[in-house]
Amino acid sequence: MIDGSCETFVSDCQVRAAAELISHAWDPVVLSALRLGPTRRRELLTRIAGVSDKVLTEALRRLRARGLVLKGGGQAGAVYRLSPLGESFANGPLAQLAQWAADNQDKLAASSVTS
Amino acid sequence: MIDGSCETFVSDCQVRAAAELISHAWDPVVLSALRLGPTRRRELLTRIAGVSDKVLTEALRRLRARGLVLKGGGQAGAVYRLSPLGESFANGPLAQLAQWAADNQDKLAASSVTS
DNA sequence: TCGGTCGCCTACCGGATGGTAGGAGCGTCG
DNA sequence: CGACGCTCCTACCATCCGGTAGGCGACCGA
Repeated sequence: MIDGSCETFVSDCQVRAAAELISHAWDPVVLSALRLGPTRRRELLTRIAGVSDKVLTEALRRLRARGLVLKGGGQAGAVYRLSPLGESFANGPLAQLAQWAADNQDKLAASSVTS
Repeated sequence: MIDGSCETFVSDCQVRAAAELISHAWDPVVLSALRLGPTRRRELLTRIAGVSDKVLTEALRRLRARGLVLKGGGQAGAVYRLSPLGESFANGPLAQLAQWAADNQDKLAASSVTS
């Protein structure tokens, strides 16, 4: 990913921008967890199985930097919630992506790579 | 990402499965490039700006292993094209993701992270 | 006041990912 | 036949991501 050159073909730039939104594997999981409503950080740690303290912190930082997640409360009772932008992403493309994965998960593992 | 435990909340598993589909940043770009029709490997290298030989090979291998991309031709004139599964992914969730990124790209970079 | 919990940060390490360079095998064209 | 192009593989290396461990300050209930 050298630069943002988009002269190659239509929508290349959009695809790359979209890819960057979710290239960090934990970000969509965190976003999905936040769809249930404003959540305290501690609650996220238990709700998202297998996530570590550091990874959650970094995911939240990234999502906040992109304006997808808002933070309320100070040091003690920090509460995270989706911004309007984050909601439109989580309920739109992300939900459809998850839906597609759910509908086609049986066809994915099959792979045979004949040739 | 320790294992596939899905007991935490609804659609967690789907979100993670979807995340794995696109966690490799180049895969969606390659898929998007293949939406234009069957393409020779050499053509992909020039069409996708900034991709290296090795990365394209690995992306194509992953996509083939998941059944999203099919390969025609042998050593010399290899031609890659989307499988029906790959088409349904590229024209569905992936296209919507790119569309969302295009619609909201002006709101994304703004970030301020006040608190 | 004193633990205990919580948010957040740092340092380190192993594995994965991506870039570069070089080469082997195969086909095509002069 | 010989040169060239294309596919694909193998190193090697830089960088990044995620996991673990430990620590600091803030808050809260006893």
